[in-house]
Amino acid sequence: MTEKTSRKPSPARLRQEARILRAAEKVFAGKGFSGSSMDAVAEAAGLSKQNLIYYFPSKETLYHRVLQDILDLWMEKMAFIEDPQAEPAELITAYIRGKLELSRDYPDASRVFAHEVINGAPVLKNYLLSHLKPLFERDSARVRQWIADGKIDPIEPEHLFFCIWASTQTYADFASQIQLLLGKTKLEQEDFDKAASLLTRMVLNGIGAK
Amino acid sequence: MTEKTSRKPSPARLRQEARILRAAEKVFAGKGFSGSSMDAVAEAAGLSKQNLIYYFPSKETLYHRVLQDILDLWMEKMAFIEDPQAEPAELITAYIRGKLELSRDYPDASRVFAHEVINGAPVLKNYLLSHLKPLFERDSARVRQWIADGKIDPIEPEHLFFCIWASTQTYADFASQIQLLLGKTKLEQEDFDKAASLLTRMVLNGIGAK
DNA sequence: TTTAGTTTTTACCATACGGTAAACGAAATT
DNA sequence: AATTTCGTTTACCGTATGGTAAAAACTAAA
Repeated sequence: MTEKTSRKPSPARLRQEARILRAAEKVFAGKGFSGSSMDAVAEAAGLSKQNLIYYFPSKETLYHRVLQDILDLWMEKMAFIEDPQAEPAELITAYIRGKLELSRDYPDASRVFAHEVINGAPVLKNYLLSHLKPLFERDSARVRQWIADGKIDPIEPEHLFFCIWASTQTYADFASQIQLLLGKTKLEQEDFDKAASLLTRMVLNGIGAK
Repeated sequence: MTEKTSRKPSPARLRQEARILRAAEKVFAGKGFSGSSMDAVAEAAGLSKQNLIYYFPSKETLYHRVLQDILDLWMEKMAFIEDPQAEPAELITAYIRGKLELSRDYPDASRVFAHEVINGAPVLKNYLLSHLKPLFERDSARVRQWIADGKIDPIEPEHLFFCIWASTQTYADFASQIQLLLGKTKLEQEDFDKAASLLTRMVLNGIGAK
């Protein structure tokens, strides 16, 4: 039963697709889905638009693939590590560090995500509902348990997450503003260290942990 | 010396322009400059594209006016109130509340600003350098003075601002995600109160104020 | 009522866009 | 060597886009 479709993608093809996806991520990161053109992606990837269309038959397809790759990275770091033993302070410290590393290493991914959410998450909505929300509620419940156990002060877990997400992602999404105000051409490890230090300190003191 | 150009805009015209600017803000908030079309703005404002062009002769013109109106709102709340007497705790409390009110009352303005900054602030760059940076450095210096005076713990003032900005603006820019996760169709006053409470607590405890 | 000025509509236009069709060349399978 | 598959280029198409030109409709002062 030999099929005509989808035999086996050659390594060369996979490499080319990966190159295109990287280029597309960069383009979508700048102007979002509607603001980006296939021509722009093609140029960034170093091939013709028609050739790009050979690899990704439509802009929607391309965008969905970019988003999918981003989410694979993202979702993991959006949720706490599954370690029932871990104490609040260490868990949160690692969480903040992980999110900041994501902003440092994948700023374009963060910006594509930001574009999506800013205009109402038209594509991601269902995914966020089915995948992110359960994690979010599980982690919120865990924080509430900490409160019940007297390990931290009574605070609103949900808003704690919003604050941490915003403060860590801003180093990717708003990097241009931050660079401008710090007078730097790019953010350095030192900046991320300072951010981690301040944020961790604020959160831990704010919730009365440790 | 009667001139042919720019006599006096009639009240009706000013009203129409204001309506267009509101509509444009909403459209730009969703998809940014490149992703928005004049047709979309026209439809949102309830007139024809050609008629829209009569009021704003180009998309650039329109975008610049929208940004200008936003900045008039924005810059004020980005900086501390000019009160040399005020103690750190009360100043920061008021600052956070003010920024959150901005997110609550002008979410679209915040989102237009976010789009701009995410793709590198191509239009705003110079303005931010000449207007925001001085305020930012003045306020940072003031926080350093608090540290020198032993009023708060030694922290990095710059990153403190980044954290507050991100955490407050997220309630406008990422409202769709927050709503989704909270299971609400829109954010209510209660949510902003909780955000203000948690954020203020975290910042004040984090910097060791009061 | 005329007239000058202001809006709105109608008719276009060049370019950019996403996408199709097919020809063509390069590999690889037989 | 012949043939199939894969990759790339060339040519093209309908629509959307930002914008122009000018006629037509409306408004208000003389």
